[in-house]
Amino acid sequence: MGPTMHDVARVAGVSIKTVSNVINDYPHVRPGTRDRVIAAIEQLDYRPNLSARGLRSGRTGVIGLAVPSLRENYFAELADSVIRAAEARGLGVIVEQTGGQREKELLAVSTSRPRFLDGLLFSPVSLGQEDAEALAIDGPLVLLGERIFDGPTDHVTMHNLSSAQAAVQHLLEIGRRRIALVGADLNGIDETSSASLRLKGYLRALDEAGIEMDPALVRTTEMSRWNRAGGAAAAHLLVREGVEFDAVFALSDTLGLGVLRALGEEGLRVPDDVAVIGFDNIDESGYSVPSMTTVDPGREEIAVLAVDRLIERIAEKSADRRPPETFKPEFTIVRRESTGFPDPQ
Amino acid sequence: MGPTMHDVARVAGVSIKTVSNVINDYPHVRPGTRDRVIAAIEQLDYRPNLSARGLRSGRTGVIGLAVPSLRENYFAELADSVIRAAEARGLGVIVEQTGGQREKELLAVSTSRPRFLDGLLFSPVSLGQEDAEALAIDGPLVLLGERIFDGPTDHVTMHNLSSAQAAVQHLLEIGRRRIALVGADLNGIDETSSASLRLKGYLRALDEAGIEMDPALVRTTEMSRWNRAGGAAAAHLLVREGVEFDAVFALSDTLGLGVLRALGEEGLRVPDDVAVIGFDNIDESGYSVPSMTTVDPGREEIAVLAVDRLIERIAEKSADRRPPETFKPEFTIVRRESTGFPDPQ
DNA sequence: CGATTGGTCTACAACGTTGTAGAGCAACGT
DNA sequence: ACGTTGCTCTACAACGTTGTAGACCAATCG
Repeated sequence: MGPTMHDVARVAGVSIKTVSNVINDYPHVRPGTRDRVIAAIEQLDYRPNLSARGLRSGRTGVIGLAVPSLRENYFAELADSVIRAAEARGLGVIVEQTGGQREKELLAVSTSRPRFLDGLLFSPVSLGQEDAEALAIDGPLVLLGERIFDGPTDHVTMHNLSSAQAAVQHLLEIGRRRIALVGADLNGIDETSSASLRLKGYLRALDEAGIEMDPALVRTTEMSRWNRAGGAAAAHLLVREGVEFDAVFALSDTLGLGVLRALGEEGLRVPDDVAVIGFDNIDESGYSVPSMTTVDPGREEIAVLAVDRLIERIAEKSADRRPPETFKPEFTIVRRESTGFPDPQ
Repeated sequence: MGPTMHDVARVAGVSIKTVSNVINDYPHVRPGTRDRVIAAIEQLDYRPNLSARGLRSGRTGVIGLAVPSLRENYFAELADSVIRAAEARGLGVIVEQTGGQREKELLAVSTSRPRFLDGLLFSPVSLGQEDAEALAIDGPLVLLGERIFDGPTDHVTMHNLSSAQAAVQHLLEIGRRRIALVGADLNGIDETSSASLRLKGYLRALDEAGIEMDPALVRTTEMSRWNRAGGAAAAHLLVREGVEFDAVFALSDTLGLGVLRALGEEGLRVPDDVAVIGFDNIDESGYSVPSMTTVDPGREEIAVLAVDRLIERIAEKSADRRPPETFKPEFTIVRRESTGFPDPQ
């Protein structure tokens, strides 16, 4: 066990509280005293015990980040952004993986927080509107992307509908008319899921272009969630069923990368035979063959907004609670080879 | 602030210590008493304050994981494995990103640990043998992969040399003779780095096959660390310099994926013109076009071994410290399309 | 039957920190 | 000269938990 404030105080010849004051930048400490304390701290290599501080002050300086899985690139990159944003503000991040399972997601919000985390950033996948009240309890909570609840919680999400619409418009602009959608979720009638909103954007874009929706072009991904295998399977099916299509809107980049691979296996050229656009702008999409056009939902900004919002909520006195808010950064379409735009350089 | 043990004790009609005993499975508690306490805990939705427990017992139940970046797929997948292994053992994981920078790596080992983490899993990149003593201090520490120190620390690493040798042998077996290596690190004469060991494996395989090494085939990746851009740049250079080669051994999968992309751009077919093998077996390698043969260094096992080893070290009394050990799980070569093996299915 | 054992439970102190209250002192204004 | 102010610092208590010591009682043993 290392040195404590008592040790530092003894060496510096001051009271233990003065050491505390120096550490916490309490203004009324004479420069000389401060120097002596700092010298003692360095001499002893003193570092504060966060458990004790947490016990006394109620803050641990640690927040939680609950995501489905770090093996999904989007969430790995989101975690990267969140951790860097948090670190810049002096917070540590405990990462929890829910696997996208409802049970684990509920656990993450309740038990996971055994009076330890100052707050939680949570990216739910399986929870729906009906679980809104499960989120009402407990401390500071900010929900990230994916779904939208009407619950009493802050959201940092994305322009799911309008960006999906823009993605399809991009395909229309380059002359495609038979646009398949991969990754639809037709079981849940959950109006607020990313899948539903992006589907709605797809439909709206088609509608505005005067194109009728063909159910054969809207593909789900069965068991497999939004991963490469699901995208590949959906693309194979499209081809093997003989469905005519000249473009694919994949609801996530990993789906899109699976689609790219399957189209290659089927002997179709991208973008000549089929154009492909994804969603998320994960790093990988810039390096696939061909590189993939995608929707950048503003991940970095989502992370920063979310951390800042959480910090505000943590600092808030329970008295002057502001009403929950929703934030949506701007999205952009990143044009790459899979829709006929050569990479820069 | 939620209910405390005092509240539970009052409701259950016992002393606070009895509540503690129930929670910690102290054996000598009558079933009836135990039931009343458990009922009270559930009624109040009591959850222990980990700060207080940490203060009193010296354990927080949280370990640290310091990796270069979660944007590198290998480390995202490693983090996934570590977090799942830790969760199964009741530990939380705080993830820190060093960016591979020496300064931040040193910080991660020292300051990062302000008497809070029970232990640290650390995957160093920039630290070398000369920093071994910097790692001597502080609490339980287990080093992961990448580099090997002779310091007083446990290692869970991989068969860098022999697996690299096996990778090159695989290329030799399919008839390749002009085998390029991408990702060499020729600046540092650090004999213990992954790059050096894998280079040595490459050389040994060539030597055993009676092939002389051609310096033009051994490529560094300049500024960029082992990422796709570096692999792509190296492959472009190889082609444009007119170097003759029929295979590439990329020292990481991301490098290899960059190589795949660049070869495609240069109009070379994989594996017909050039066979490619990577290293790491990240998920992505199974889904590239073509899918990429690679070395699986046993990532999942590395994570489990490391967490278990750290837990042992945490439990250890400082008296009976066992000497540091090194663990290396078995590696395997995963054969895929980039060396002429069709994917299963 | 008295002494011993062992199971069950409690009171108390301590972990290292920070908030509160206030002491001591110099500088200032009247 | 004296009260007031404001800066600097200290003593003390408290955060919620667990280890230690021991009280109490029933069962067991000689």
